[in-house]
Amino acid sequence: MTQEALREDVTDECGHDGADSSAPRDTLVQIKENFVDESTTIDMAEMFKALGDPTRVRIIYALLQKELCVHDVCIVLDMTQSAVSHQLRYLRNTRIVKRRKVGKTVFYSLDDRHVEEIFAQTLQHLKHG
Amino acid sequence: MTQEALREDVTDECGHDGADSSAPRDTLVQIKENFVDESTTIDMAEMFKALGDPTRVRIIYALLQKELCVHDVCIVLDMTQSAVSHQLRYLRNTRIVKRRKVGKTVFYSLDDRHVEEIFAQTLQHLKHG
DNA sequence: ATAATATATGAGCATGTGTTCATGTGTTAT
DNA sequence: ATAACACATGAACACATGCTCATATATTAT
Repeated sequence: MTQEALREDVTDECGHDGADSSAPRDTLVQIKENFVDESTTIDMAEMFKALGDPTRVRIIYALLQKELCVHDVCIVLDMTQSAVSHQLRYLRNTRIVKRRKVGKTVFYSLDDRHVEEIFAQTLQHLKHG
Repeated sequence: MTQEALREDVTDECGHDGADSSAPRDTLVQIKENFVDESTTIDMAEMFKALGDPTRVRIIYALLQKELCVHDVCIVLDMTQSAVSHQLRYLRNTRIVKRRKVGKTVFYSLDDRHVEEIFAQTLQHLKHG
């Protein structure tokens, strides 16, 4: 995040004269430049989207307690094997869970220590509200 | 999050004795009961869903740096006023941002200190991957 | 070999989401 | 009063999402 003075031009696509913007133009430009790169922004949104479903939240809560095979997740959540498998694939593609195969059963567990922290922070947010 | 001692029968992991699940039944029941209540699960998912969109992530990044009026958010994100207003309402309903009215302009800012922490954690998750 | 078990996956469908467009509401200026 | 400005919002549309159903793959048992 560079903090230098930037004098780039801001396109006034809004058709306004620019005087009605409450913050000075340079400030807005700087806010724009302080963004993380766009790919990271998209990655963050995809990460949150992966956590943004009740079924997946419940799966993560279960796996926070113990590594589980697919069948056991089905029992804990009381859902069909297909539905659970689809969601586990989603979480796997997002690198939130990992799998370990033993014979014909596949065990799933959390792939990231940060998820627990994120959950804790979010619970605090909900309490405060 | 309570990490109760889940001591149960010795795990006959992948013990495919022709029975249903690999983990003992009582363990699964306990995992089920250790869940936060369902309404909280849903609230968490809704919170993450609110963060799970690139536009809303960018809005939050902007507001992390400075309180902004709607028009300025439009400039920073290069989006229409309607699209921005819709997303701001979404974030307001989720208690992620709050507004402050001054004359005819409305200033938005983050309503929660935890959001910054959640973002930091998520960024770390993405780096590690 | 066949059968049984455990998981994965593509197709289809109902529902949800994010944007645009048009319009509404509230405030300030003339 | 009228006009301009800043923001909010409902409708509509294209697209995404989460489930079910049927089926495929992989491993183990007989």
